[in-house]
Amino acid sequence: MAGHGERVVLTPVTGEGNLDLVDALAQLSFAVHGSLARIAAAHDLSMVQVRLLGILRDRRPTVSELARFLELDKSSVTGLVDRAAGRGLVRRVPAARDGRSVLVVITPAGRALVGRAVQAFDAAVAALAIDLSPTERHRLSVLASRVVVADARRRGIVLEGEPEGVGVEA
Amino acid sequence: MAGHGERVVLTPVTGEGNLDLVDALAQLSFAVHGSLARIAAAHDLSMVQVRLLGILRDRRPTVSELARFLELDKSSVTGLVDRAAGRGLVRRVPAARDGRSVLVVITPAGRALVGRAVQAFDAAVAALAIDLSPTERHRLSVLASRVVVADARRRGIVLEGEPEGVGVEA
DNA sequence: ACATATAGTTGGTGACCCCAACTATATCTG
DNA sequence: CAGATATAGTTGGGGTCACCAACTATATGT
Repeated sequence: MAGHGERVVLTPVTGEGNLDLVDALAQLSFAVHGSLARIAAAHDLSMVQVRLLGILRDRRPTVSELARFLELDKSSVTGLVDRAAGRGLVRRVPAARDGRSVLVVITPAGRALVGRAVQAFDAAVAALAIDLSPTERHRLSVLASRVVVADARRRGIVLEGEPEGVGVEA
Repeated sequence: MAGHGERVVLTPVTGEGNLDLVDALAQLSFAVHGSLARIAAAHDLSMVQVRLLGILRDRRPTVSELARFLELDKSSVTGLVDRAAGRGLVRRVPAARDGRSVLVVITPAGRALVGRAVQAFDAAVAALAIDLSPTERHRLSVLASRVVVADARRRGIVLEGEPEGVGVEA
């Protein structure tokens, strides 16, 4: 596999021809990621902070759970939460069930901030695809979804709400 | 635009339905980016280091040019090059034309290392799309290319081979 | 020549990441 | 129940990476 020459374009896009799959995906990833990072920064947040707050919007996990979600060391999460808490974006709440655990909870301020950031994210990503026709956009989202879902499954990330087996079916 | 609810999936993928465009692209970006970062790490490199070496594979830019390519502050590039040079991956060469400039040059060791990393990148990204049919893969790369190229143009990144004044034109 | 622009480095600060070590609480044994 | 173990979270130490402001040195414009 991946036999093509070996020349992932790590440098900025120069021409306009079609990139091969690997290059195209790598580039697309950079474009999206960069776009999101810029927006996060504009909201005085890092990507991780946004991810953290994004998770907290509808969850109230422990530090360990956050570490798993974010694929970070627990100590990294401690620092992350420290800084966010210092800015009043999250709060630590002792867990009732387990005396060792701490629940991380988003504050109204945090919720408001991440809400704004996510809104801008939406706009930015949508803007990226502004040149595609509705049909193409749909096609792109379907293909991207396929890749993402397959990858998620492959990596065994399942989370809650086990859905029945529709989806990829292949 | 981007009026949809506002729910970029920042948390891991759970279900398997089709994500909307924004979510799909954001997720895809995370998947690719994460994959690349893991591989870089496996080669004892950071993403930036790989990008740096990737650029140096067929260029010999000054620090300032690197700063523009990488969208970093010049001082950041100094540090980056310092560390890479410390590991023998790059070398600083005084520029002949301009007494102030320094050319950054990749070493054989650096070339070998980035070569291996890029090869692994290729394999990893290709693996991501393993579930797509050849037709779908092609379609995806075409669409992704379109987005990437349009974005690059929009942001006015041109590099060498100065194209006439098309661009944003606004 | 004199001012100004540009190239690069340095120093300081901070976010973020990891690992190893440590405290405290749970849990699993005998 | 005691004692060993496991788990939750924090702390401390160290490294990368990023920025900004200040500084040196070389170029360039008038």
